[in-house]
Amino acid sequence: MAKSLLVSELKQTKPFRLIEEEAVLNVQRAAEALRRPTELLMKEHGLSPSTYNVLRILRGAYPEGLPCHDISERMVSHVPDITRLTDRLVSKGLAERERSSEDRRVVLTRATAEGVELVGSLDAPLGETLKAQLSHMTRDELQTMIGLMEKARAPQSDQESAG
Amino acid sequence: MAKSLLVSELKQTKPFRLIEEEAVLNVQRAAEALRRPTELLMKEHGLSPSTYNVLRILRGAYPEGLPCHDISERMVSHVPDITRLTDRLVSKGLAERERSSEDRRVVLTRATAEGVELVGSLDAPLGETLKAQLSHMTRDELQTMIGLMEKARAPQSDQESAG
DNA sequence: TGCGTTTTATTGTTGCAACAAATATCGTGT
DNA sequence: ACACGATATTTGTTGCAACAATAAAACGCA
Repeated sequence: MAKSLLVSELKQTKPFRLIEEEAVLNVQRAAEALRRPTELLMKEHGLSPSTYNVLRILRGAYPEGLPCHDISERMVSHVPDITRLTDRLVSKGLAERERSSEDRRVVLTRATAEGVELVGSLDAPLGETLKAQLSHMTRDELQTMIGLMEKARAPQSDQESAG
Repeated sequence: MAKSLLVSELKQTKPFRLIEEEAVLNVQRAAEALRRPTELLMKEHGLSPSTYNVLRILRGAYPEGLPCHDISERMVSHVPDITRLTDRLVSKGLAERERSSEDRRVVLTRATAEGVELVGSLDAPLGETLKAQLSHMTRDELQTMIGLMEKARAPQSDQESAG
């Protein structure tokens, strides 16, 4: 078996003692590498990965709005501070807020037409970026990758109760 | 084929249009899930993932020190600001700095005995955490996972030149 | 020796993320 | 109506990350 890529990249003199460690670090590195190009694309349009994610979620509900809690649930990366995230969208005119009349505790955040348009204009370039990024991998490989990633994170809830 | 886990988790009503997107998001989510337990462990000892990573790199060179640039190269996640990262270690007494006599531009950062001891004390619990976290996966699956992650990030350099 | 270029590290600034505490509203039972 | 606990959001604070600008030293070369 060839020497692991990570071991060379990190200039380690010895292989990993635990394959689990090598696996986790590889996922971290891949996540970072895969995130970068998308992040740059978003940045060109004044969005961070988180704000883009929120805006996209809001498009899904458009023209209705969503409470903070629902937005939080749908985020790819869990962030506990939806208020300030949507603040930034509101200040850019990409979203607007309104207190619900049924339950005055909840605040509905709704994309503006401008917000929907912006996120729409990113669909195509984002798709191109993603496809180009993984163009060297077969459909089977991607499918396997997805399956393994799902499995890797699936039992996290067990972890909690065992701690 | 069963409905994708991510689609349910994100409460999406439609499947992903691009398998590449589903793959990238799954890697992001897995990375986050896998990072969490380790992060908590480090935090209990006053370390962030980054400062732990630096300390571990310094242990690899112990009792010698390393220049910032070398530390940066060996980091799992690339951070451009080694100075303030090592600052925190120095202020905790886990590392110390000294200007090189050969090249007075470079600053060697070296772990202290205390630093080496701390990182050593984390080896066992970290290993246990990692093993428990992935205990439901076979060695073959982990090996496949490693291979796919390496492949997924390998051609990132092509991306750059094509941009 | 002196000049310009490159390398190495540090600092300034800004913005974001994490966590905890506080505020407002709702539903329920009395 | 009132008190209580639960829920939804906001705010305060602290620390970290990203990026650009600066400073210091080395190197090459006339």
